[in-house]
Amino acid sequence: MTKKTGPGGGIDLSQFLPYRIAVLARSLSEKLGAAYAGEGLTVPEWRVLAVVSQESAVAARDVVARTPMDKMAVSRAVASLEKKGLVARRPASDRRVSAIELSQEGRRISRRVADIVLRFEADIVAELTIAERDAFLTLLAKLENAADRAETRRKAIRAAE
Amino acid sequence: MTKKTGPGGGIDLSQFLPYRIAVLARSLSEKLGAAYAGEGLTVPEWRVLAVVSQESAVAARDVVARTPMDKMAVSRAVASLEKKGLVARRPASDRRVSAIELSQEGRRISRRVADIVLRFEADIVAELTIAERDAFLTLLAKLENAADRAETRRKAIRAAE
DNA sequence: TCAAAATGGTAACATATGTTACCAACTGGG
DNA sequence: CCCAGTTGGTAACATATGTTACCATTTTGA
Repeated sequence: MTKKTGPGGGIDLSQFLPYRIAVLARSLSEKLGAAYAGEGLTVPEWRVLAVVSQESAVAARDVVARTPMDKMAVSRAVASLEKKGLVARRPASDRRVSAIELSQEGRRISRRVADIVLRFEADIVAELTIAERDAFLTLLAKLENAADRAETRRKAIRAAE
Repeated sequence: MTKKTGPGGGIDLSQFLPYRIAVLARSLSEKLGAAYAGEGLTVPEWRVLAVVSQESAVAARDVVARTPMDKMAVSRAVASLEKKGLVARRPASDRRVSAIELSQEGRRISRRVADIVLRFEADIVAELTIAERDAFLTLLAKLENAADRAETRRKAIRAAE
């Protein structure tokens, strides 16, 4: 077992898995953000564009369901995309929701950013073998589930106390 | 090769590696944060504690070097830890820096949080085999390097344009 | 030796994110 | 039908994070 505690009895962050993942995630998202900074999009905005570009017209709640953003984050991203003229909101039959769809310009930007980020990813993934990439994705999924279960267990324990 | 583009020509986030990593990272950090929320620490504060508890006395710049926080983030975290009485700052020979060290209470909290987060990690890692865990850590390191190289290349290309 | 550059840190701002509470529109059981 | 509960979304706040500029020190090198 790898050493995780140091002289002071503390924890060695560099050996700590959630921390390592957080660091990698931040580094990737910074670099990726820099890659498409020229298009003037924030990360939440880009996520909304990505979801909408997949399905032509969606409600905000669908974006919430497909991304790790809460409804407030989505609401803000959509509002600012609308102000930039990249999406439009049309009333739907259920009058609580509006259908979000891409404008021409939105489609254009969305395609360009998709090119950029896919190129970036390809560039990174190129350093892994196919087997490594598959293994990594599998492990990611496993960890997602493991985290959910761990959380559930922790809550159960606290509730029982 | 896995399909990454959908009908609208957009990108399928669920197949996009940096996105998947970002989602996992957020999920882990949320759950982990919840696990030690009772101790009243933020993530940056906990990171500072972790680093300081490893080395008895460090300068803020050391924390910057060992974590993905910039100096402003560290400055704030240290200030608030000091206000809570968990660390103290003592003047050092180089009068630009102060040595940060744990108080008694700081040591206590730090140990408790270390217990909590290590338990959480163990709980998650338990769902992987040793081989899987090692493979994952190796791939993480590989991706970190790959991201750095990709970023360097991208900058070089832009500069040449 | 002493001015220019570098370093450690913080203040003061701007922006982004999370939180709570709320409203308007829908739904489902009596 | 109708009202208690749910759902989609937003406003208005609080907090957190990023940015720029700055000061005091220290280091460097002509």
